[in-house]
Amino acid sequence: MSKEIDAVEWRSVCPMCSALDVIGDRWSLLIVRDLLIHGKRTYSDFLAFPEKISTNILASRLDLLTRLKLIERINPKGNARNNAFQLTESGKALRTVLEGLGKWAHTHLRDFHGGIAKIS
Amino acid sequence: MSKEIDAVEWRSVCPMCSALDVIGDRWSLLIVRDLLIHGKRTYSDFLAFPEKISTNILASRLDLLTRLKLIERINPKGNARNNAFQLTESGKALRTVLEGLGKWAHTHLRDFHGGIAKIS
DNA sequence: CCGCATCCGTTACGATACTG
DNA sequence: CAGTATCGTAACGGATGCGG
Repeated sequence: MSKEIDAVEWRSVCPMCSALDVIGDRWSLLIVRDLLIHGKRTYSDFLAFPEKISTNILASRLDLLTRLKLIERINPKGNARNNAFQLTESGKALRTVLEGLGKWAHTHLRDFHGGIAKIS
Repeated sequence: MSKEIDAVEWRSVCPMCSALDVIGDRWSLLIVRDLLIHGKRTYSDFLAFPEKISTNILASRLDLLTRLKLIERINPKGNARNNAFQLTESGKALRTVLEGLGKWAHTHLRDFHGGIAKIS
């Protein structure tokens, strides 16, 4: 049976809010982060996150990010096995935002976080 | 009975991930957005969001953001009534991130969003 | 094995009613 | 006005199954 996942529901016309409608969750940007660092990643690469994403969440995020064209399969027609994902131009455009977030956390979350690491 | 809200649970030592542990949800950054624009806002100002945040979510976010020192009450010892919030330095430091997010959405989410508006 | 989908218990969210 | 209590719903998270 074909999976039918609903479209994103936009809460308002504010672009910032629309960004949060899409990537305002705890996992989507971590997937983008990994792709920014490594260029391409497979399903099992993502599963090896130190943050331990579960399989159903990963699958749904990959699907959503694909439909929004932030990521894409490297070999769209190929077999799913060992097929990797990479960022589209839209996904790559998140680099400065992600870097800004990381720097912000590194500077301003220090006092609340015992073992915060260097910026990766 | 006194409200006891747990601390943030940090998934990893990655700063970017820690940022998402804190503001990786659909509402926190919208509160920051409003404070960046208006300087200070009351509880009812936030409730007037076009995105329609509900009262319990708003209260819990304001509490969390306060404990993380991203926002603070203007008159900490005063009565709650008509008491407004403003950003701390940590909160203000999110401006560039927020602006980046807005620009990104405006550019890359156009095709998926019927009525996306100008950058506010 | 790898890439998911499914089941299921738990947690977060969201709408609404209510209190000081 | 500024929250809190309640409760139904949706999302999450872990375990497991299953096709290729």
